[in-house]
Amino acid sequence: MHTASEIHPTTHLAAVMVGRPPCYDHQAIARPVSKDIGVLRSFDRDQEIFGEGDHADYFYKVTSGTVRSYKLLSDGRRQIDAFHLPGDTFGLETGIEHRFAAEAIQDVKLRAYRRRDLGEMIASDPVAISELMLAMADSLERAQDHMLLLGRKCAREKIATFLMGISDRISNKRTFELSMSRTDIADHLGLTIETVSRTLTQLQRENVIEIPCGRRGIVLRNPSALRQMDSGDADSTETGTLRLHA
Amino acid sequence: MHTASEIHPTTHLAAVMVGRPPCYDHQAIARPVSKDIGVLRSFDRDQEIFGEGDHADYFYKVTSGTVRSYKLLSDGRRQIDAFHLPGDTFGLETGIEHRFAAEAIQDVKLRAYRRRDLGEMIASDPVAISELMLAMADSLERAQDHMLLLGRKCAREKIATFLMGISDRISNKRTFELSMSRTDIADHLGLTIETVSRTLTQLQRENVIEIPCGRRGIVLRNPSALRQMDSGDADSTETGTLRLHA
DNA sequence: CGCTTCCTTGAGCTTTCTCAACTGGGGTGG
DNA sequence: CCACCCCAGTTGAGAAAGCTCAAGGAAGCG
Repeated sequence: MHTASEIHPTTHLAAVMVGRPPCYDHQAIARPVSKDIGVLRSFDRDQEIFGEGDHADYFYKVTSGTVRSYKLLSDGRRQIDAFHLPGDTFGLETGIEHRFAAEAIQDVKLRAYRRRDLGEMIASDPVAISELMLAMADSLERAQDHMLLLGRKCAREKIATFLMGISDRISNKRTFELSMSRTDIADHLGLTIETVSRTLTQLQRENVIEIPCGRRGIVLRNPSALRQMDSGDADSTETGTLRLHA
Repeated sequence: MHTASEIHPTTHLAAVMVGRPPCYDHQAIARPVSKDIGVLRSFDRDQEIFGEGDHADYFYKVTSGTVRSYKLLSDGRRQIDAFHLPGDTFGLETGIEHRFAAEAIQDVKLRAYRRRDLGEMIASDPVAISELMLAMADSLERAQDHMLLLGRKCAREKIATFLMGISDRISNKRTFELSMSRTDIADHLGLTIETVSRTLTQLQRENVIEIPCGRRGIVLRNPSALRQMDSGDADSTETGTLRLHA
């Protein structure tokens, strides 16, 4: 139906790369990539979606639930690169193999896209490719922010940043549920489970957060205190703006 | 119904995303992106190329020298995301502003590409866009590996990984020069300068490396010991660390 | 030369980790 | 319906890795 000559497949991509976001809502939850070439798949809690080194035939978009993607060291130490929430795309590779593993944290529904259909998708749907570029750029942006966290923030700041980030992503309410365990949080933030637990308890004692009985819930009692203690980007805090804006 | 069978701008891109590397040498040092739309620019040691928050009008490809890109916290703590060596592309953004800063570590020559020429480049040179995709994917891959390092490796392992990585990238000889200071290394690995220094000294005492008088030089006396102590990826232990594409 | 900058080394300290015990909610089966 | 268990999380005490502060040394440079 789309005539490739009318809407050039690269037009959108060019727009994205040049910084003019195309006029669609790329944040729409669970919006299928392209024309629903994707196949719906379900995974149970703790089920592996793909392993490190697996042939990267598919990439995925989360419909519901939460996915963790991670790398391991030979002795079992784990680093969770990212949590993927509904609407997030993950598993995109340029190589043959997946360079990290992915597992369902909760029961998860995904849309799986066959990578070798990508050529077709690109030709038939100019939006698809820019969406993929944005997904990739988004991963990169998150990774860069996370490197700052891992390399240079203390436990308190890591937890604060994490809580604010999750809060921003899953709701804008002050109350929400963490879909991941303390162990997952620890492996994401480069801490131990004990340090995560102690830090959360400490924040609760200071009335910054509240952890209701269920232990997976979080109530932000003092979000601005949290935001302050994540000691943000030199650039994004008005107080610390020393950079020259050309 | 195929449209034109002339080289379609997205053909290469599709190939890349599907994992079939196009048949050009994208690692060629200082190979200009596209048809030399890029402008040669020089920067002195420690000169800023762009700052965090600057308008992202250009992206760059290193011709000679080394570039550091980094983020800051408001109190001055710094995390160096990556060192960019000749042949590396950096500064690609989908947003309006650069989300990190970049500085020349040594005297540096770059080719600067105006972002708004990208549409033209894509149309005129089908290789350009896949090259950019690969550059982006490469950044992401490095970032993911680096998160594992920052979050889960001890000082020794960090230094070992770093030395092997640099060695692989700049030469395959056992002797090479580090273009960056101890402070830069520390801010890249999430350590202090003292810990970097002590760890290097320790490795020298163990005859794993040698640090000639100039202090910027490195001789790998026992590379396999180094490789072993970087306690690699659970997955790539056998194969060693080889880039996946190409 | 004398100076500055970068690097090294040492001593003591802090944060986070490790190891271990304990708690409490949710499920299970008697 | 209750006793029990199991798991995830919490808490504590001691250990260790890495940090801070401070001083000393070597290279590069005018």
